[in-house]
Amino acid sequence: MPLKKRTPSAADQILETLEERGYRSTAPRRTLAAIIGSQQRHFTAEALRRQLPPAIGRATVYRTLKILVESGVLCRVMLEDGDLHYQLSHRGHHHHLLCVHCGASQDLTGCDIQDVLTATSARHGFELSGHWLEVYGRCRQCAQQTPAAA
Amino acid sequence: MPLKKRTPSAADQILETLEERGYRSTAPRRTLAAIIGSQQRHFTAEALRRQLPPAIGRATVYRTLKILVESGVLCRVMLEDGDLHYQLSHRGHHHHLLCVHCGASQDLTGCDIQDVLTATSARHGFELSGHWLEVYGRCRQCAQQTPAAA
DNA sequence: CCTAAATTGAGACTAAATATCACTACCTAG
DNA sequence: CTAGGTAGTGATATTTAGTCTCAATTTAGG
Repeated sequence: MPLKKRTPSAADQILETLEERGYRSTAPRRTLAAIIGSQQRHFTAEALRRQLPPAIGRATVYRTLKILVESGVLCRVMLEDGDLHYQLSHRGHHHHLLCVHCGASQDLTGCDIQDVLTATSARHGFELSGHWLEVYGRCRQCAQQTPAAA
Repeated sequence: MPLKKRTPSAADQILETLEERGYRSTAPRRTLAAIIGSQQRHFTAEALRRQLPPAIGRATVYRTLKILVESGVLCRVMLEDGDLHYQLSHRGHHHHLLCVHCGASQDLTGCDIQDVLTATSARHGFELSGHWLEVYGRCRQCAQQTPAAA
């Protein structure tokens, strides 16, 4: 893989992925990519839509989000209250550490849950096919700002 | 803890919990408790409502479900497709093995995920406060009936 | 440039859940 | 055993989140 000139923006990377997958480059998708690339936090479909020019239809937003999740660009995050959010995905299968205070999220790496689960499931006679894990807590910063809040 | 006379039905236990918490015993709640106690699988709010006499209003169903979750009688289960279901809760904090084939669910016990997560989170500077885990797969029966289906 | 095929967006529609509020039934103090 | 304050109820309207349809538009490629 040859080096890219400059660090490509998140938006560029999104568009690139779409093209690789045979999707056309359209004006709405470019706008979407720019806005999604600028998100600092996980977001809902509707929150995203509110940041978009109203000319972009609801259907397009949802369609594009679906494509992006399928393409691995975005991943879905389930908040504690059951709200479904999206955020840029950096890896394949991974989990999130979600700060319930500021909304920041970190990828959870170096976690071999899969092994634990496979073993435990087997004990129950279960044939594991997948799992969904979200971890909630407070990030370093928030923990320091409000020590022992609970 | 003194032995109860007879094994109290699930419905009775539900009503008992509500009374302990200061909720009144009303006709709609008795009906709800009976139907919920008779569920063999996890269920959605709407599926539950369909089994109820139409005289019981939507609001009552949702209100009661919320109370029951808060009281620890029910727990919420997130299906792979994002559907929120409910089921009787037998323990405190626990997870579910959900059979994607027949819909059965087992409580996942003997799983010390908590420890793994605490350690891993700490490495990220996170102060863990909770997590949500659902495990999908096929139960013993379904795995035998359709071997190596994937 | 031309054209087939992909994409779009308005808007109708669905489903799940919440909010409102007048009414009802529970339960206890008298 | 009755009265009456309050918790609870349910009809209905509303919100939220998302899907579907389809005519019109845009794109990519020759």
